[in-house]
Amino acid sequence: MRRDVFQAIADPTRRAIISLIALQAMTPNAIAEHFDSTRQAVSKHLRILTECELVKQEQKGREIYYELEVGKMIEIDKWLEQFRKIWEDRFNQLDDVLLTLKNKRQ
Amino acid sequence: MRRDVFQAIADPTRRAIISLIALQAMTPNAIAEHFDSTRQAVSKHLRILTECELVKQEQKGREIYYELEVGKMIEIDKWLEQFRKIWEDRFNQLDDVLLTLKNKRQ
DNA sequence: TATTTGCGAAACCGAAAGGTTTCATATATA
DNA sequence: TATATATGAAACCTTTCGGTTTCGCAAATA
Repeated sequence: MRRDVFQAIADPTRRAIISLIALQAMTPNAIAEHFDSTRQAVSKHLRILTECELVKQEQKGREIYYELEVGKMIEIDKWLEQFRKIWEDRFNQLDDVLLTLKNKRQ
Repeated sequence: MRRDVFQAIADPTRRAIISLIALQAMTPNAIAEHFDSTRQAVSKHLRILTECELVKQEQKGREIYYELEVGKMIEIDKWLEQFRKIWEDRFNQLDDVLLTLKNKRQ
């Protein structure tokens, strides 16, 4: 069973859960109220999010609060890094072109 | 059939393809040489990437060069924005704590 | 203590994913 | 023109996904 951050954020419900608990830790029941699907379905999503460490649990009596591990999101950011370079290079190249044009004009 | 950037980058092979053609546009055959699976499998991935506009085609005779639409990656970056705020706030809070400690010491 | 509440786990189901093999088609090339 | 090459599409198969219903268990509460 593959279980990484990219697969975790592929599902729109899971992305919504992530955004939701980013604001404050919540119990499965509280989270489920925001969606059409059952608590158990949400529970499954939470299991997946937990497995790839995007979320951590905090037990309080019989309630379990799920909290976002925001640091884990950096993994996605890291992967984007390689492309960020490209799209910045693209701007730099544009700058070069503009500069060349300017110099030629002189 | 859901087809968005997040679903597209969920598959590790697709991520590898993206990284590969980020360097230079390539034909399906050339891409497939980098993987164990068949050309047809790669072709399917390319179709998915094309559908969500992460990739564009450029026909040259009977060859088709696939090129990364690097700008589309910004969508992921945008989604990350909300969390970037949180993890920066966290650093700021840490700064506040350190500042308070420093002031108390004086 | 009996009952309610909050939760995860298991069994099940239809749909989608990712792969392969086979085929059709268009463009090079001998 | 006949053949080789580059490619996408279709049919098919197995595994995974996302959901539900049913169940069991522990903690709160009447």
